[in-house]
Amino acid sequence: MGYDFKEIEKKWQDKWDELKPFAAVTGSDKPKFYALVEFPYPSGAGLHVGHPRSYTALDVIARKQRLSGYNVLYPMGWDAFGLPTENYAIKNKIHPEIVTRNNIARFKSQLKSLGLSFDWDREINTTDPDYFKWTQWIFLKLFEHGLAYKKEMAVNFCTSCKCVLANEEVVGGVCERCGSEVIRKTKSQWMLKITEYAERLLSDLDDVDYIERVKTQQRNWIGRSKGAEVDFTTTAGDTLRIFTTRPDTLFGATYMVIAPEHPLIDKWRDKIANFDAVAAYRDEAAHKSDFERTEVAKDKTGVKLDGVEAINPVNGRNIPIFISDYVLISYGTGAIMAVPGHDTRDWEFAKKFNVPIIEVVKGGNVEEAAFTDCETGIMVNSGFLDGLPVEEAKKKIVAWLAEKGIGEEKVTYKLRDWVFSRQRYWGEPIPIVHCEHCGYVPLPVEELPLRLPEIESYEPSEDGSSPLAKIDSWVNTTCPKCGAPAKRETDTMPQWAGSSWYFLRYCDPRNSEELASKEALDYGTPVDGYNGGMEHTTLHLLYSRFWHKFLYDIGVVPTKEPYAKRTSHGMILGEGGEKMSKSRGNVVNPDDIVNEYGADTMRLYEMFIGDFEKAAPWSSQSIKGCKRFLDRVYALPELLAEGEGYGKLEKSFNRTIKKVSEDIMSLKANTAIAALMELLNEIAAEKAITAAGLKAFLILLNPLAPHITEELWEQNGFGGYIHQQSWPEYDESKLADDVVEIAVQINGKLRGTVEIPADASDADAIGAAKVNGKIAAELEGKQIIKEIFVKGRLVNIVAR
RNA sequence: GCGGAUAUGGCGGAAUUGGCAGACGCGCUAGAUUCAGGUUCUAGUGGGGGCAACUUCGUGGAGGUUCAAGUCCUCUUAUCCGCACCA
Repeated sequence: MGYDFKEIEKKWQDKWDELKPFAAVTGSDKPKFYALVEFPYPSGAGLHVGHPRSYTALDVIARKQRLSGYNVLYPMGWDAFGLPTENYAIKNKIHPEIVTRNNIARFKSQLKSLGLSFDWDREINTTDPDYFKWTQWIFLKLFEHGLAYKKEMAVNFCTSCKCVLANEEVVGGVCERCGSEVIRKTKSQWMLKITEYAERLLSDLDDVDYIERVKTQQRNWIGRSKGAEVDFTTTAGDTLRIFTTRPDTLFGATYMVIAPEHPLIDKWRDKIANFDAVAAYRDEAAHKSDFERTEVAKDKTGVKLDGVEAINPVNGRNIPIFISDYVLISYGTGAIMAVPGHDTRDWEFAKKFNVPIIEVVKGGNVEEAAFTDCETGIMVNSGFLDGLPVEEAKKKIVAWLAEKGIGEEKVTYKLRDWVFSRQRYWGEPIPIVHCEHCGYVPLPVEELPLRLPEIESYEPSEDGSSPLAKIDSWVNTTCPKCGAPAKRETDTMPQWAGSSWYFLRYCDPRNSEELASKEALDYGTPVDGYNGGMEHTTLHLLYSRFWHKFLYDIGVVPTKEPYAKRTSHGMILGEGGEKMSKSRGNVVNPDDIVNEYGADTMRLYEMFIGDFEKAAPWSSQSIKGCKRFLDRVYALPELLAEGEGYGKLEKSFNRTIKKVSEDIMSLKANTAIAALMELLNEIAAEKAITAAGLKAFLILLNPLAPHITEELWEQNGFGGYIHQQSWPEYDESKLADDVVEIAVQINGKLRGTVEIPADASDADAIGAAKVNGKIAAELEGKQIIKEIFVKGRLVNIVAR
């Protein structure tokens, strides 16, 4: 057996190209459904088998929704700016634009070979000036609203890419992309104030349908902590402000710690007797990369400031001040009050530096270990807080601080502002001009897009500035405001920029007046189903939610949140269960699979491979089962027989329609396929299928295996195309059996089965069970204690 | 260290959410077709016992709740992922 999938798939892919049946209709009066998958970075390696898992899953939904009467938008595009292309360009002396074009061509033909129903008329590309014009426009709007600013700051600098990285791009102390060492460097950077949106990014998660682990990761990343800021006076006269989540333990604060970068250190230079030691420690900390700084986490280090002490406001006691790199300048106020009795880090430090430890919450043994349980516990050694439970003590001390004017309740976040500059060529130029008289001046909107200049070499310079800085003719310009000579910003935007709003552009991709028209956005947004990898949960997802909220605030988009629903697929692993990688040599190329088995088999297998959300190993054996199934489907018309409706399989068809409809929408195509396989087995056993049955079967299978079903539809002369048909409906009344087989248990153990009418009463069912020969024998001479009947399931008789 | 998830046959995985564990597929065994291999078809396939009807054990491990536990609770082990001195 077997069918000529090569010919059939080519035929239908050409047909779809010609007829464009999957184009979303502008101005349709049908209800809309917006299905979205993360657009790929068109790398030189071509499509990976992981890509189609996500794309097929949403393609199945998109096709099913079209058949169910929706005007479906299922678009695709290219997130094409970025380092690998640029590095390839540097190495091979080819313009990144050409590299990008070639890679896109390859990706596109690969995607087409899978029969994905993308609306190719809406294809977008982040490197297209007509697209990035609007990325730049959004940046100017952010700038106009004070959300983009320039800041001199220590940044992560990749020694190999010669490039500044966002915190999120540093993984385990090394560059996320190339794995090289990351050091700290001070540079003037464009920043975006995502922190201004922290609270909304957190609380609005309640209104969206994201899978729980995505929400959890976003919450952790935003990292909201409620506590208080408290002012400590010092013997130097200056006030030292700290942040704490445990203001209730203020009486237990026996020392202070400030970050090595804290500005007061320099101010106190003359008062610190051991300034040399302090400065040495500070230099040491500055030279450590973030990685080293966190790597030595176990052993606490620090230097005590001689000559300056702080005064604990609750009891007037003088307490020492240390500098230590376990306190981070970037979080809170860069200074803490240390309560060794009730904080593990403070406890370790106090033990090492012989600082007194005071117990202020009862319940542990602070000489043995810090007692950190803050839920329960009663305050001790804490003056006016004594005897209060922790929660009440917090309220009381905050009120006391407020009254004295030396502190207040405060919420802080781990989330930091977004470092938005890259010293690279292949990115969107930042449309800002620096004028000596006017400062940073935005380019007038009419001058957008600001294109990249043609250059000879794409290498960043050794000092870490962008290759654009070398192009004098581009850099030197005039100030849009005063006309004086001025210089262009030479940094470009990070790759995250173009992907932060792309889903909006799909609604109206060729608009040259706006990023998308109001009507298009009103109709198209929000995205109804967005699927992507877990690796984008904290970066892309958060950044695009931030931009969307900003665009909502300035009246550009109609919804607060961009994505109504977010799901995430598991990785496809190599045959042995490890990650697929070139170095392991276990990479499966989708082209090979399509060649050997066909796109429909490939699609079916990727959907059948397992739980969509979990990682699953590829199996070159298992895929054969999917091919066999399609071969059997291809032979199905041989069984065509006369008959009304679904013939003898009325019930099975109705059940399968229900199951497949539900499973597809909840991304459980694996069990939908299993249901179709079961139905096929039943048809085969019956050796007959009615015309209506064949039609329904093909439509149910169509979203999963579109080519073969189009072909069979046509071959059997069912009229029109299968993609024009309506999704079959099931009849609720035909789902249930008249007679059901239920289990009979005695003392919870299965002892037999009995057939009873589906609507049998308790008494009838139990009666039927008892007269069953085997059951009766078992019950012989026993006393019945309890009888349980679960409708349609079982009877359980408890007997002794 | 903190947070999250997962654990079911030889393998990938199902299980209406507390109700007949192992659907569906792979693999394997036997038979048929074939010169042979492949394909296809038929039957079987969690472990132990039995010729058999049947019986007993069984969802990482140990307890518990319940008429009934893969599913709920407590403890525990292993693996994966995320964050990592966040005061």
